Amino acid sequence: MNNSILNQVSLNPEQQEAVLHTEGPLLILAGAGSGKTRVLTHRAAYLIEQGVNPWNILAITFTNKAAGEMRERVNQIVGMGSESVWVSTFHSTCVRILRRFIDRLGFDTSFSIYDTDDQKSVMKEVCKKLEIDTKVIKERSLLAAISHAKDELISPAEMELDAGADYYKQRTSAVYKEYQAQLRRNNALDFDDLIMKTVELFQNCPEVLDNYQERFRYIMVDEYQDTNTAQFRLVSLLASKYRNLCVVGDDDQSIYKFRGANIGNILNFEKVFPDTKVIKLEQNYRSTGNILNAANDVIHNNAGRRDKRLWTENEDGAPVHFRQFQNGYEEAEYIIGNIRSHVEKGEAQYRDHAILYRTNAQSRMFEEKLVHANIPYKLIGGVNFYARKEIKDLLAYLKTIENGQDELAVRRIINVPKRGIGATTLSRVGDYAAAEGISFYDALLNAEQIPGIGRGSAKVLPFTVLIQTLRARQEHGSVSELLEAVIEETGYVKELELEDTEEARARIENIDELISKVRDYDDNAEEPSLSGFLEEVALVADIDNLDEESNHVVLMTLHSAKGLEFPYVYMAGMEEGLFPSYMSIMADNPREEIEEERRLCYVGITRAKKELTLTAAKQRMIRGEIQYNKVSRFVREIPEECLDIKTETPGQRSKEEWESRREKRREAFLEARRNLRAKPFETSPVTVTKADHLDYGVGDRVRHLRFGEGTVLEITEGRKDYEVKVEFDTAGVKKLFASFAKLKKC
DNA sequence: GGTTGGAAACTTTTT
DNA sequence: GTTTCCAACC
Repeated sequence: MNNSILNQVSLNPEQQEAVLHTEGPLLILAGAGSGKTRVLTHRAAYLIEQGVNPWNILAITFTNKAAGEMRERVNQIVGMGSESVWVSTFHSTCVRILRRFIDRLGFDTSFSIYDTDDQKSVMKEVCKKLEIDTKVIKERSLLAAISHAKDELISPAEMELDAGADYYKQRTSAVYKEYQAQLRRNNALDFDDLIMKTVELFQNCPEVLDNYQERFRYIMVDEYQDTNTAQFRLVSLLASKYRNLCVVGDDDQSIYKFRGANIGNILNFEKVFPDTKVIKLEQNYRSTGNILNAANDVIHNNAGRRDKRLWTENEDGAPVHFRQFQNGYEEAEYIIGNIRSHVEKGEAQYRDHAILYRTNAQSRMFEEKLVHANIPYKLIGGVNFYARKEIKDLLAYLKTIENGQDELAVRRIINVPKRGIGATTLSRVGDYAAAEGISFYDALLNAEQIPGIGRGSAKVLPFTVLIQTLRARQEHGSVSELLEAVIEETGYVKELELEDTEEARARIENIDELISKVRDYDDNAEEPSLSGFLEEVALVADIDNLDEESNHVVLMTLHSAKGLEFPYVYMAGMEEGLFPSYMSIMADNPREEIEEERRLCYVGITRAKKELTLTAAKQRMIRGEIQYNKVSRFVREIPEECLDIKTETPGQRSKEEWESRREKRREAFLEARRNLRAKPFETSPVTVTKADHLDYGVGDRVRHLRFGEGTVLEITEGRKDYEVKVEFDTAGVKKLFASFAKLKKC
């Protein structure tokens, strides 16, 4: 074992033990900052070193970002063969499996994936059909009930059985049943279905399960504390043959109960797998002593947890700061000023700072101040790029081309741009489709035969012709060519250009952004395909776009911050009613809910490496109303000896001054949002940075992260970027954008 | 069939 | 304070 991977790196005894324990179930209880990713990646490397085929290793994470990072690190340590290790999220893994085998469950393999908006639209239909007054029972709560059922692998039939005589439950199960029927008709799955259907597939088709059990002989699951029952079942099924299941988690960082995470999965792991080896990683390498003490003392107030206490060899560092302000405005001003002074003094860069808050709504004030101070920032969360109207419209065209059964997509675009097709025509078509037992789109193809449609059929024809033409085009050609054809043929952008408003221009810029995303996909995906692109789009989270390289302050919710670390962390809005949230205090089971909030607080505190600042405001505007909040209980749970407390005195300002500031703030915010709209992935300088020169030329040998080595055939200088044509030794000839491809001369 | 203005609802967190 | 929805108009 002399040349072993183990001798090349320094791992502490527990970490080493975890790496070495390759056979049988393994539970790693990894405290915050204890180097769990390091353990996982080295474990993968060690497995391969021991002769395990990389192809037989599966590593599951929760976000694409985490998967990407793990992939990169495994590549670094392992080198050859590392690309066959399957590193992916739960959802992507399931999609890949379902794309191959879902026909066995009666779906078509070109199924669509519905996002929250789509789910809502379906639910609206369902409620209309079942005559449910959505003012009495909200779509949202029905969807929540269904989602929860799916997390627990409860089918509509089971829910119905369980309902007994309870009218409300009966109603819910009827809605669930109809909702599933509609999804089925659209050949669509929602997020939760992705997991549940895969479990169903494995349970119904032993040969498919066996296939994947053979493939994934070694399984690792990251952030195990956040798995729900369905995900647990999925993993158990896969691991049941070889039993080489390694899960890593921290019960103190379980913050997704609302999304169905079952903390029992981690607390009872040893009961389900009796011969489990348990390893605790309690040494923290991330934070200062003071920060760690604060975290330890806060979390100690929770009752339902495995006992542990993180320790560190790091210095105590600065005390944790607590600042209370008159209002949210002064709070933001202080934080931004603090960040600026760090940067001006040369102590840190913008990207070393993160502002964390409980709710997305709190981001606004910080955005205003950051724009005003001309500080680059990146906002994570809020409205997803792919949820914007213009993007959803164009994607609906692509979905229609890919999956003609997706009625939601067809309905969305049939009259966009305007084709004079209205509600009457649509409902006739819908009736006809139902009567004939065919899909909505197939009914459109037979428009002239539909009774009572009149002139409508003439208006439908150009639409179906368009789709058929585009479908024919899809057969050969890239996804970007297809998207450009859609834009061209529909005149979507042309129409926006004619509008000539600020908003329309922003939309066009978003569409440009979409085009470059598609090109990037065409260039970098292993096997680019329309369904592959749609899937990537459906499964991205905003956090996946956080790029550590670019230099900006990061704004996000405490939830999004899990798994990240920053030298300077600000936790804003440390107030009773905000954090812990009003909802948790008022819940039926406040103790449990507040414990979850406390875990969230623990996650926030442990993100900080060097300095942690907590802030609160005495009065805060919430939904247009001023609230007066007490300081959060979590602040008081931090030991005094590592806390430095200051209450800022209110600044003396006249009423007029406030009024004029208000105006300025409004303007600043509107501008910020314009910028955000224009460049959804980066608020500051530019989206694509065209290098002023490339350090390779035609004929040079270059290396690409995924495609390996190759020879440069051609370099074309474009408006925004260089386009490089490379002949790869193994992957063939590819056209790549220089800024995306990050080619290295070798 | 499309546009517009005013009322209602909304905020906990997300793959 | 902001977004979404729907009714009344064109």
